[in-house]
Amino acid sequence: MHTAGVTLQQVAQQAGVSLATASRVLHGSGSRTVGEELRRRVEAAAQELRYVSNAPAQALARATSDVVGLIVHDVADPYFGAIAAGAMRAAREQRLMVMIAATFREPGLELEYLRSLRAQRARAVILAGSGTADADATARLAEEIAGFEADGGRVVCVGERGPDLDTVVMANRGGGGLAARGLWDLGHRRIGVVSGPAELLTVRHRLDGARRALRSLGAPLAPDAVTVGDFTREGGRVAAVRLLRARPDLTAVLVLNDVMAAGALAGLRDDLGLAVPDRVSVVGFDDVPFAADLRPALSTVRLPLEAAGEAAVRLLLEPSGDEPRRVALAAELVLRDSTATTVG
Amino acid sequence: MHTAGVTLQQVAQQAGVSLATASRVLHGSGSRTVGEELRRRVEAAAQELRYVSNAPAQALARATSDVVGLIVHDVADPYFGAIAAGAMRAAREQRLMVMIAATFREPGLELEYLRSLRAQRARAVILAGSGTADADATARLAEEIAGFEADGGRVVCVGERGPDLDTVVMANRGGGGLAARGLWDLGHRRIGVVSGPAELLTVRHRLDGARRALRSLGAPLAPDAVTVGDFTREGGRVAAVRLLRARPDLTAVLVLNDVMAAGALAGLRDDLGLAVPDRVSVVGFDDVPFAADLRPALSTVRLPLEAAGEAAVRLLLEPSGDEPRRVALAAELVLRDSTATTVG
DNA sequence: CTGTTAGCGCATTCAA
DNA sequence: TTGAATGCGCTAACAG
Repeated sequence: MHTAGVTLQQVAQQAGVSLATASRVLHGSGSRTVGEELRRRVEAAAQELRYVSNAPAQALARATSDVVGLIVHDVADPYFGAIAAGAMRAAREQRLMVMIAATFREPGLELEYLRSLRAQRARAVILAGSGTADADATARLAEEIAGFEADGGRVVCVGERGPDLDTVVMANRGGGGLAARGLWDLGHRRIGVVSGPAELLTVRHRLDGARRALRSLGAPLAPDAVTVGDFTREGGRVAAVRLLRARPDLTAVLVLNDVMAAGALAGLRDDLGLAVPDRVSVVGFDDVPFAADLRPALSTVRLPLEAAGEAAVRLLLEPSGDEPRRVALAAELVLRDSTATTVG
Repeated sequence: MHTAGVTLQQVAQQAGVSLATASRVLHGSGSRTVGEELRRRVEAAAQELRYVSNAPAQALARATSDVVGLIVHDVADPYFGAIAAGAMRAAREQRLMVMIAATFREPGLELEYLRSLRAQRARAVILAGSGTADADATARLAEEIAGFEADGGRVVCVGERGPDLDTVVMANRGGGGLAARGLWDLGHRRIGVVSGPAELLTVRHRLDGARRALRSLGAPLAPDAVTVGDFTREGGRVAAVRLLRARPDLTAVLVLNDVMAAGALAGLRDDLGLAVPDRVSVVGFDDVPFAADLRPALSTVRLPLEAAGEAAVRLLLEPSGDEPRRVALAAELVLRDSTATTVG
């Protein structure tokens, strides 16, 4: 394979210059330290021979590459799709290639892919999935990260993973609070939560934010007002139905991500026959693109997903300082049609 | 950067064996031609030193890599998200890394990324975006593809790009026909089409399929019953509104992708006040995940997106034969709530 | 400004 | 089965 490749050497020969000169012309970093004439000859030769540079060889010689890895749970999930889109847009401006790995939520895979990216000598890795509360997994990951950084690689997290990592944090707690207070302001006093898997830090923070807000409002979240489901549409449907069967008195429910909220909307309507927002108000989380197209249009906590992806790339380009860097991105409550006032 | 990396050489030394032996143990392709004792020693040394292999060096030495490129228009688009998810799942089984490049629909970028992937010595590239009817762009792309293949790389397309490329074709024409006939069977006789950009081959084929079906049914598509919009939600909204203002007599409209259909549904309802499906039936195309969550739930032509991604990866693993290979995937009409019978 | 030279880390002959 | 030697294509001193 890859036998017929034209080499820099051949280009140099054809142009009648040395290998070094050809390298300077074709890959030289801006500092144009090559004469006009030779430069032209090299470019002509490269053109004529259809030269394509060999990135692995460059990576080997330079001990660094133009690849950045992006590890997500699932590319088909709009949440990660948006983050990836932002990251790729920013990467393009820096002429970086993005290598995406999807763990499909298998915990071990994250580690495996990080290792793989490390083998690729990726310049940096963005960890976009939520961290988990599993201490063992976290420790092993931390070790791998340390190794990667020791080799000169950069690691940036989107979402909380640990205090000494550069990270882009979105206001999960803040967003949870925003949603709870929003519902409260609408008059709701019996509010429930459809949560995702408790190991996910993102979920914990969102729930925690809501919990605190409610407590400070004087209406602490009762244990049976919280139910847990898979972080999927189906998980949202099942959990929402379960919650409202157990607590039919609830007038509002906060669902901790939009994909689950889509399922919740379906479940409340089809399985339970409860009108949204007349009988129950629903608030989602993330504001993924399709949220506004659900009926009723989903009220939700908007997170700047694309911006987070961009910020992550920007962060990994800055030289890593002595202090871990953090970029905080705010959340915003978007009220659409799935929420209404209530008299209680 | 990447200075501290442990090398194979060091592992060999620590294990008291030669570089070659260490290489055979750690990277040898199955054929276990190394003695039990030495093997153990090498593995122990690698473990202890936390050795991570250097993929670029391997790529250079063996002149091939474990990277496959995937070029899409937009990762945030659920259509490509699904294809990417399928491809990544299949890639994982083969221990391949997927490098995704997003062109954001800029035509020139596709070429640039293909070139970049070629520079990476990617083992193969999957071209997932629709081809275009622009002869010049197509020719330049063909040239780049030929170069890539000449170097031993494999190229697989998802969607039609040319007769001599290995490709996974989804039934775009067939799906267009299915939709048209489905509407016809529901009693619709005045059917319109909201199309996407005419340069996209995918769009052409879908439209063509619908056109043919309608003609053979004895109700050829009138020129003013077809309108073109951007391949986005907003494009769908605007185009649908325009179409139904121009042809208020239409009782059904086929929208050539689901994202546009979401916009069309919104436009019909909010801008025009037309009830779907009572006044107008709407059929989308693709069956992306959120289609069933739109209200009314979108009737659409289902394409096996994930399967296409998987098929593409499988295709590029088979040795390329003398004849270009083609995998054909069928479409299926899914009737939900956005379509109804009509007497009109 | 340009050329010479010495590796980068690894796979792979070829001998032993 | 194992080891020594060679080169993959390129960059980065260094020397001129």
